[in-house]
Amino acid sequence: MSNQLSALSQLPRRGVSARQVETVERLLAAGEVELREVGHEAMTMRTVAKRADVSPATAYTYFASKNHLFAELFWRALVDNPAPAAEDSASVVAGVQAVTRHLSSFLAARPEMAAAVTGSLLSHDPDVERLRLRIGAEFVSRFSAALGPLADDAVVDALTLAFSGALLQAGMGLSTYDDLGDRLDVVVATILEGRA
Amino acid sequence: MSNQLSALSQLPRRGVSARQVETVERLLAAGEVELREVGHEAMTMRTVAKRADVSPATAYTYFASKNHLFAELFWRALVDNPAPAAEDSASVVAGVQAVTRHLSSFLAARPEMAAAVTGSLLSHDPDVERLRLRIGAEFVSRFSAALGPLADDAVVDALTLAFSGALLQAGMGLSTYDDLGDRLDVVVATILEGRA
DNA sequence: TTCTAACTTAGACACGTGTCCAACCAATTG
DNA sequence: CAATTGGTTGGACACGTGTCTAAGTTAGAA
Repeated sequence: MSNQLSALSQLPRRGVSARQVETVERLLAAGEVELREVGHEAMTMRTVAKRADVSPATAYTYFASKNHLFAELFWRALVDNPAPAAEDSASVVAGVQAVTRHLSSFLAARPEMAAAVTGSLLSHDPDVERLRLRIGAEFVSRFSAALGPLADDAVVDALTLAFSGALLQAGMGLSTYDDLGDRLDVVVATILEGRA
Repeated sequence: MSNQLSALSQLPRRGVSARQVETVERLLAAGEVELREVGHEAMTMRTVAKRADVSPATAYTYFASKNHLFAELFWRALVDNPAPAAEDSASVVAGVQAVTRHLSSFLAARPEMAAAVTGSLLSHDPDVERLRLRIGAEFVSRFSAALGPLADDAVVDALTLAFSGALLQAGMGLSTYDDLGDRLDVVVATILEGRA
């Protein structure tokens, strides 16, 4: 597990040929479709490779594991969907809620991917590790930005934990991804109460 | 996956012979040891069965999956470690913190089991499902009890999500299980601020 | 056009999960 | 003591993961 190049994701990368980029792109696209169509339970690396018209061996050249592929897919989707601008919100609370709402509907729009990544982030693969850190940092940064000068460590931490918890609970099926928005609105208000 | 008796865990159960109980107990004990000694990555159902002096086939008679075994193990450990009595705390905040501290050290005392269960709770096995609901309810009930009359839905929800998030983050390795106690103290205080 | 370095591939492998079933004990029960 | 019932077992099976290697391909350089 994990030793190939696989430093994708900061893709303009020395030593990666156009052909390789093409291959990786095809794999990612295939993974996304597969995830949507058959779900992460049924999807296999072999299926993805086939859909991308690539051999399984090649797929494993670029992705150290299924979890790595999931994480990469999620990371890309996440950066493709940046948070709404903080200035557009009437209050700090509303701004943070805009972030959680945005993330919630982001997840709700791709429940299979969300479920897949939640599990995969628990993997101890070094390739997953890197992405996990980036993803975590991205959440923190969105909350910090929305909080602006109010971005107290404790508050950011509380929000991050609550959001992680929401992700976990939805992954477990205790909440639907669609319910996350409303639920987090209340939680955000509760956490920020008397502060904004 | 999943169709056997396996309604363990409410064990005084009609139709389960003493011999079966003995078998299950041995499997659970073996699972606990195995988890502690080799970790959930390396542990296999076969190893557990061997350690319990039972055939793999028998192990699968009582546990529908590895995840089911993990969940059952965690559930039992959890109920064996009830929350500290609410009356022993000076304030509501302190009471809730006592609960999170207690849970944190509970997890820290068995990090491998904690990591294992976090992953396994994401499984869609019906056998896991039941345990997941029970475990979730147990957390909620501990927080509600500590909050007493202050047990507002939003607050309980915020606490539960934050705790789930802590579990997830520790499972990911973003936090150590040992850090959870301190981290949650701050988060609890933040959530309850101006309320207690 | 031919050489060469980079990329891809088939296919086999070791290993874990979870399923199945016929054979096989072991304790009752008659 | 002999049936019968209920629990256990070996062993094979289908399937997925991830690894490896020797043999293709493909482009671009000479």
